[in-house]
Amino acid sequence: MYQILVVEDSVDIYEALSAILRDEGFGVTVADTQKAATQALEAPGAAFDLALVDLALPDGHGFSVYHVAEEFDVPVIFLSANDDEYMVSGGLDMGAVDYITKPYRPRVLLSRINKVLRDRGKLNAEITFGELRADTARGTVYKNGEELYLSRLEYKLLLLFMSKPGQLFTRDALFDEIWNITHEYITDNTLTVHIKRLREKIEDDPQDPKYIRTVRGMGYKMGD
Amino acid sequence: MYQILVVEDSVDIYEALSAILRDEGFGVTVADTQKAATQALEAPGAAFDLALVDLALPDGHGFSVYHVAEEFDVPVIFLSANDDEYMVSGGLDMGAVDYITKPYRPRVLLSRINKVLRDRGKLNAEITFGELRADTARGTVYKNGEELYLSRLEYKLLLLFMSKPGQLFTRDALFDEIWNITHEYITDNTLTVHIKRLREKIEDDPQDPKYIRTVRGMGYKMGD
DNA sequence: GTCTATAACGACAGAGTGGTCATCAGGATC
DNA sequence: GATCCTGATGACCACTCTGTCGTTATAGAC
Repeated sequence: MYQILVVEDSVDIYEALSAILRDEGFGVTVADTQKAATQALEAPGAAFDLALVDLALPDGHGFSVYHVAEEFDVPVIFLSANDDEYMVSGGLDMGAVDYITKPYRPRVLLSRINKVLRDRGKLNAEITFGELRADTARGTVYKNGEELYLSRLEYKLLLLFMSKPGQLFTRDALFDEIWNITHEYITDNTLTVHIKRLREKIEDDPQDPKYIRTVRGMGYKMGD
Repeated sequence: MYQILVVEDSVDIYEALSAILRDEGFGVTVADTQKAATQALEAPGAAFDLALVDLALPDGHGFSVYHVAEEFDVPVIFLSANDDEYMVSGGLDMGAVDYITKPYRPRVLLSRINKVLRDRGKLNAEITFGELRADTARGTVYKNGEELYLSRLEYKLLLLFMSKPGQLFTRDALFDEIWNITHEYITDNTLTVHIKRLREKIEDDPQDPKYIRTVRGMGYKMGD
């Protein structure tokens, strides 16, 4: 469940917002001052996926909350009654992921929130499939949280499969992608052997693979 | 230079847009119909970084241009006089990166464009530093376009340095990140040797490193 | 310039990696 | 069910990678 921090001082507004967000299945925390927002972000165990920040706060400018959120790698969407273009562009240039001016419609708000959450997944460069998780920013793959020790070639192979789950990769396609040469200078069986080795590291039962499936006469693919 | 495709039928508007964008240093191509837009996107050698698409086109709905742009991996910002919330949220849910309603102010438009271009770099998961380019989606590093053959450990080390250029990494920090254990079970010199080996692969002159700099008594960092 | 702590280097060994072969297993087709 | 073909397997070898040692070079302080 995604956790959203709402920083807004108007009771009417934050109650309306909370209702909308909770209805969508988000977890909501409300902070009505800049100070409360900072505390919420800094609280041990806090893990917000997004902060909605009103620019007009009783104890200061909402921009300053942004800097705290940034430290904790929490993306920020600014809310404001003020649609002055300098404010909007200032907020965006600062690094805010979006900027919504009041009055905002629930549907638009939710769309923008979902977009941020989608993108964030990509930004973090984490690809998951079943029990597997590839952290491409670190070049590490985990299975059930435990690091897998993959060789360079195995890592590339797996990343390719995970990046397009379900997509069929022909043998030739794999040769092109991994060895970036055409098939000729290398034995066909080499790929088969590497698939086998990769399976031994990632599959529960290499004889009955869940992840890398054989498509007889065609190639391989991730999942069904 | 970034290439932007403007899909807009009103002469007044696309001329104004072109002027604004060219002033900012963008390359601009204008298509005044959906058909022209498709042709532009499909043209051999075409490489647009962004498409600004008006929803109201003489030969059809702008949403359909989106699907063509998607094939070529070109992000889309929709433009529309219509700020009906269903249109906005429909466009965003579809996958458009943003949605701007007329009348738009140049400053806001440019901020949103810059944001898209910034994000796109991250989405592509390419980190560059000097002549080095890491394609984290493929797990490959290039120097001047030529692939470097890095070992698993060297890849991780380099990725770490490139992800935070200029940031100092102490020896302990590197041990934590790469070996994720604390320093004790491994010789201090091991890191030094790996740095040396990495330098031999990425530096023009390993004796006078441009990329991985030694900060005596402190650690290492990327660049100055 | 001398001294000292820190980093770099060359070399070594054991483990891991990558490519190949010969052989085996199991779908598919008849 | 016999046959054929594709993919899986185990074994092998050259080569690379990784951690360590002993030694040398060098920056910075005095």
